Amino acid sequence: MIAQIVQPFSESTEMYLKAMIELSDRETVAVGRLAERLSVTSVSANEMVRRLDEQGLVSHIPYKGVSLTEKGREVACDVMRRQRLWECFLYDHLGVEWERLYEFACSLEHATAPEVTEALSLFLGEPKVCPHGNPIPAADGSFEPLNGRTLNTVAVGETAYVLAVSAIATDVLRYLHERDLIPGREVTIVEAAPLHGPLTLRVEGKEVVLGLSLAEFVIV
Amino acid sequence: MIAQIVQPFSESTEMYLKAMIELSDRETVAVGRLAERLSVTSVSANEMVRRLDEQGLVSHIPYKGVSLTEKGREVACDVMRRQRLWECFLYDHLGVEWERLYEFACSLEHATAPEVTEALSLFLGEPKVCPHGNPIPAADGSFEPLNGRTLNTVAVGETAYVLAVSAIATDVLRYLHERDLIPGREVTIVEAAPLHGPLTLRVEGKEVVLGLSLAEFVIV
DNA sequence: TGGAATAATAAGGTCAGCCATAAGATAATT
DNA sequence: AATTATCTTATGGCTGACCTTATTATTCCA
Repeated sequence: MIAQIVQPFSESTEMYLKAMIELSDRETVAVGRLAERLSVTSVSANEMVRRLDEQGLVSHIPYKGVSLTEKGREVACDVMRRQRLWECFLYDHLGVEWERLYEFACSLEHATAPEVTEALSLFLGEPKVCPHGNPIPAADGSFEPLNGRTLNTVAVGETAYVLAVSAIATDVLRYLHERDLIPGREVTIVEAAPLHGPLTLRVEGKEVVLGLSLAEFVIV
Repeated sequence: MIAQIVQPFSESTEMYLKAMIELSDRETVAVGRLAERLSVTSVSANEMVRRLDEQGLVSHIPYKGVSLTEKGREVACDVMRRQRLWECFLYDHLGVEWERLYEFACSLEHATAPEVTEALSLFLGEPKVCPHGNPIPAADGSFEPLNGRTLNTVAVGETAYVLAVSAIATDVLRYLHERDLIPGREVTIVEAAPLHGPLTLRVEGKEVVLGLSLAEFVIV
């Protein structure tokens, strides 16, 4: 590492911790899920989890899953804060496409010193949510996840408002964006196909068919 | 590397190329200077230079020095562009201290996708110089270094205007900043101590004594 | 021209973070 | 209780970018 600022935690460490808090706050995560999310083999994820455990950032109970320690959760919140602040900046000021915010902000987050994070937050007017609707942890580390439910749990006939989109992959975000499934939209469940088939929705006056696994990314 | 965007060149590669263009544009650099600048041993620098040569980014003639190839210069300009644009943003919008711009921008530069770079440039109003007075390469790669001379070459009695400061170390920048040796200032050489002793300057009505090696960082 | 300084190469080592393959342990399902 | 799926551990390997120590080559200058 030749750059001037040496972060206390490596990019990998930050990514693992952030993935954990994204996958399930304050709960246990299967190492397999983590591996999937980070596109590494489960052997690699196990290795890394061991290292994180040794550093006191996570606690791994074999065959039961991993969870963040207090320290780990703090770091994860901090990473998430940086990421979502950058998303706000990229969206509101640079006009970056909604679906590419995550990928761009993700690189920047690991290169951001605390001084810069706080100055950025002030510049942005201390926003509380990112453009995807997800809450931004506060500077003191306090963070309460959105309490909503996923679109696939809404009953036929019901109407709900999109609070946030929890997807991170650009193609998934683009797909949802194209169908107007973005924060603030009103959605009515028109039909649910049998056998866990896709949902038919009414969004912004249009009918949209959405697979259940995609509906899981939409928080209402 | 687990982050989403994979840069075509590693952070190290970018740092070496940037260091080369900073040390001497279009000229040959001794590998030793490069090692010094990057705080690595000369053995490591030699290794890295070999790798860069194999990739066609530099051309190394043993015992003569290294120089950037066309390709290498393009990458170096691009890195420098990103860096200086971030410096503008950090200074003008986030209010980051003048002397810490380099260190903070340096981390960000390696995490910045081309789309973000160009959007940032537009946001900033396509600035041509960074807060330290150094020119920002254009998007098409064109870049002409400042043509000025260093303060230590100015004769006693002469007056000059500071164009830029080429230092990168935070403590050096702070030292110069404290003495008002920043772009735009008028400087008069009052006295040059014999035997390559320090210069006495008049800056903003104050008398300032400055060692020759520090004066080399000031472009007028 | 001979020595000092500088540059380059060789050899071997470290570390993080990934990989594959294979074997063993536990959990879940039937 | 057995099978299957998932987890975990073991072993060995790789790469990039650094390190030290030691040797050899070249350049420069007096």
